[in-house]
Amino acid sequence: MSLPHAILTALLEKPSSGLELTRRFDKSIGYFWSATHQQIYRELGRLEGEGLIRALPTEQPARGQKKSYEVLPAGRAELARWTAASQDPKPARDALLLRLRAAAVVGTEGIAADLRHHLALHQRQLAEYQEIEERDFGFGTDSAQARLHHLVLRAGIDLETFWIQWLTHALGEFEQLPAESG
Amino acid sequence: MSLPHAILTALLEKPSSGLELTRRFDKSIGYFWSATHQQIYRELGRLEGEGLIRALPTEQPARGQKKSYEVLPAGRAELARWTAASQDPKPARDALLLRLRAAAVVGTEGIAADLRHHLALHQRQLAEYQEIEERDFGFGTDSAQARLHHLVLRAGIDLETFWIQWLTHALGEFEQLPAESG
DNA sequence: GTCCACATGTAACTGGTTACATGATTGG
DNA sequence: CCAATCATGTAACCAGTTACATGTGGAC
Repeated sequence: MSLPHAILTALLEKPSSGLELTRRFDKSIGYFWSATHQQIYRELGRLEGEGLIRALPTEQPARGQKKSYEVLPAGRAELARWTAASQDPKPARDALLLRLRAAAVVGTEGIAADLRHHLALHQRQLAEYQEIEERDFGFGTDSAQARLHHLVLRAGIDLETFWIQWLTHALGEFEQLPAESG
Repeated sequence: MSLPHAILTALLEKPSSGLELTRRFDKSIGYFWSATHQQIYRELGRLEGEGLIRALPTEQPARGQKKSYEVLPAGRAELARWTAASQDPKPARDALLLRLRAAAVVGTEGIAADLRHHLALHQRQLAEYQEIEERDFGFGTDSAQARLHHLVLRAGIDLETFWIQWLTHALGEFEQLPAESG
């Protein structure tokens, strides 16, 4: 049950319409909790129904008309409750590692090319994170908020760095492997 | 669509019953693709219906009676097709990082305790991986299969190491933070 | 004979994905 | 007026989760 809380967080940071939220979920919050516009509109409807957010009354509500939302006190309380509550980590699911395991049985054809593809994606993502770090945290950051945001960004940077290292290592191993290994 | 392929891989490694698969998904394959017994039974039924696996005829099929499956040629072909096909990585979803972001808005109460909890879990998982590495790959490994398995295990080890480092760093930051930062 | 562990399932629900529908606004 | 873009939505589907049901076989 994380999407509603991701939306509450985003709306507290800045009241927005559905499409604006969608764009922000394509970066920033979306870096570690992605969502499509369909999910977001559905969830906005639910949150409004539960009285956790409300549509800003300034705009007329109609299809094709922009509709912005803000968080109500009950919404902030719910987010605080969720944030403070302990949660067990979700079991991991990584299709690439699964494919390597499958490749050990049915052969490694096609895998190396995809490792290179993933490597390129992770390198691009890392570059994007580093740009953000330089722009937003290049000077000494002191506010508690900035520190927390920097901490999250650091996780992203280190995670991408891990993948780049591992993929590079894996590609090295593949060069030593016989062409077909099923 | 990874679960059926995870099951095909597991069954090719060793023909098994539903419960045996469930146990193997609690470790090994389950380290990077978890599944419950309900999912597994449902998927075994589908795979059998599609002619990709079949029940071993040695046991009578009844509720409460063990029923083992093996992969048919069509199943192996499907797994090979899936393994060779390029796939885009799934968008990331990490509730803990999302909570940190929320904590920047509504306060950090309860978070430090959970970071310590996660740290303990990751340390335990790392120890488990390292034990496996010593047991299965301590000596020089040369078969292509062993190398691929080792590669996957390495990803697990490095990933846990990353989390332990980041969580340790995060806890250090928290000690410097004011008690309430919302 | 009763309890427990083993083993296989069913049903209902929730969250995420894919495909499509509808209306408003703006530039040519 | 037409196409493109902005913006909000609906519907159907699929995968994963949670709760529960049913039957077997062995230990006591």
